[in-house]
Amino acid sequence: MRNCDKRAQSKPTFKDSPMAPRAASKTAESSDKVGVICRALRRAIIEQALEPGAKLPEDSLGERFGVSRTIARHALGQLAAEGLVELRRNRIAVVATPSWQEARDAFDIRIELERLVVRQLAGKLTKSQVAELNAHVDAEDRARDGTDAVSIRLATEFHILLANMTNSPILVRYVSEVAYRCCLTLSLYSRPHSSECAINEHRAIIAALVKGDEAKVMSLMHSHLDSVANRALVAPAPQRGRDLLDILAPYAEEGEGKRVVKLPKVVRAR
Amino acid sequence: MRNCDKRAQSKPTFKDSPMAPRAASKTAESSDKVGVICRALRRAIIEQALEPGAKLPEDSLGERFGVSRTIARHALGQLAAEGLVELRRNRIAVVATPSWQEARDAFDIRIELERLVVRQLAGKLTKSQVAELNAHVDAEDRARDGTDAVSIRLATEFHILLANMTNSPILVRYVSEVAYRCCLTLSLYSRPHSSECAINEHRAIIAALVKGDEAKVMSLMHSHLDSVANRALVAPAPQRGRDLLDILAPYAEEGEGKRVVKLPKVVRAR
DNA sequence: GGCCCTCAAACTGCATGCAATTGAGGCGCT
DNA sequence: AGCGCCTCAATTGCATGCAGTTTGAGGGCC
Repeated sequence: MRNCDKRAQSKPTFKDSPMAPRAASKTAESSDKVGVICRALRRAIIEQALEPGAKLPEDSLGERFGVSRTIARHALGQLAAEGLVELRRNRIAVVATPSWQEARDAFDIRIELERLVVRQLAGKLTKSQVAELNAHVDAEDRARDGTDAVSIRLATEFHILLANMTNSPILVRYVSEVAYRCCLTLSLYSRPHSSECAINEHRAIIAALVKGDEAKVMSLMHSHLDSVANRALVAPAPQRGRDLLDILAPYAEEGEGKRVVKLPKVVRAR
Repeated sequence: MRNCDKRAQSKPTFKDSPMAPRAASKTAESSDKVGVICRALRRAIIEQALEPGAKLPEDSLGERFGVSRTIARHALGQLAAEGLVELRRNRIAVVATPSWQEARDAFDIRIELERLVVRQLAGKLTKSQVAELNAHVDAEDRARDGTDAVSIRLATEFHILLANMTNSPILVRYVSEVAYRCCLTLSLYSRPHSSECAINEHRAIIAALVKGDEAKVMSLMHSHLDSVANRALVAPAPQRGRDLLDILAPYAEEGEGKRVVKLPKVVRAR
């Protein structure tokens, strides 16, 4: 029961990532302790050390990070606001388990946001920024031999790195959030880890950005994300050992096969 | 010094708004107490009872809402995550004061998100949904005689109501957040309250939605939001009595009139 | 008169303690 | 053996208390 926290931190890579400065400038988490926990948990989730549904008891967290429950609780609140964690009253917090439809929605939003990113960036990158991007993709390349976890994280961080270059804190925040959510999704629905997020597509995007072709880079980004989504979300088949009640939920109701009409929250809340 | 909280709640309209059910289904705030505070403060901010820069001391808040600082603090954390509140370590929290550039960025994002909303909704609204929308716009109409505060709130809530109809929690969340931020912005930069958010444009959007013309409704929404933004953000002229240090900031630096290159955080953080 | 220094009040950061809720195992009953 | 009830450990919800930091106001000094 209190196993999850161990994996949360003691796992592998816990030193600063190239992304670290980003998070530091963010919203509420600059308060240090809370921020540390948030970043660690995000990282653990993104690297799939923490699977969807994993329990996150406040005191285990606090103990693990050397803070009181109060702080751990606050951190969980932040992560819940980002949609990475589910908080049910009087119940242990768990890593969020987005439904298939939510996953699809997240990708739709992500596509729009990231199109905005590259639109703003097209032709406006400095030399050092281009170098930074290339270095990152090189790192992705190198990580192909390593664990999937690192690959996934690097792929996601590429997109966040891009967003960062817009210098728009709001855009950075939303892109990061939605990217994390998509990551979470991937770990739920794309078992064989089909992706690697297509390193070549990343390179193509950089090239188009440098060239300054707005339309081109927007469509590249669009199809890139679309293919990532499709590789993962081909069919709404969330058959995964856990939480069989969720699996059964669709069969409890009969009608409404429509796309927009999602099954009412009630069913899942049961 | 402890005046802000009084206005936060004792002011006017504190009963449930037609939006209330939305917020209840949201992220972490279902924990009741925290949620109540968040909603109240959001409301106060959106109705400009709380101006940007207004102080929000934890204990005043707690006292006012009959909870301990712990809870007030948690609520502030949530609002900070949404960008409505600024949290500086060891300092009193204040209502956020977005820079002109941030405001512009927020509107850009909002445009994309709301285009997505109407794209998903075009031609798919049920009769009762259309009725609900019309009723809301009627309410906006009626509120023209009332205070600006209510008009602004209703105008914003129209957009949130639309987002709600997509049944995509993520989209709802982002649209709400960014709409609130834009509202905040409006209260900063558009003094004479030039807008009313164009009730007729709202009607036009509903009509196009019913007709199901995707392209049309997307462009309508785009120009609608664009005009709202432009009415407010014509010039980066944040001359407002408060915080004259912020006003002086641009004059402290000489160069960099570029658009993407924003003045580094340092200047404002001073 | 203006400036700086000092100090106390105000406020935040955080831990801890207590009450309430949950859910899981154990016990008895059938 | 199966079923349900009951009790208790685990856990959350929340308030309070203490320590450290910021603020701003008064007083002394130039």
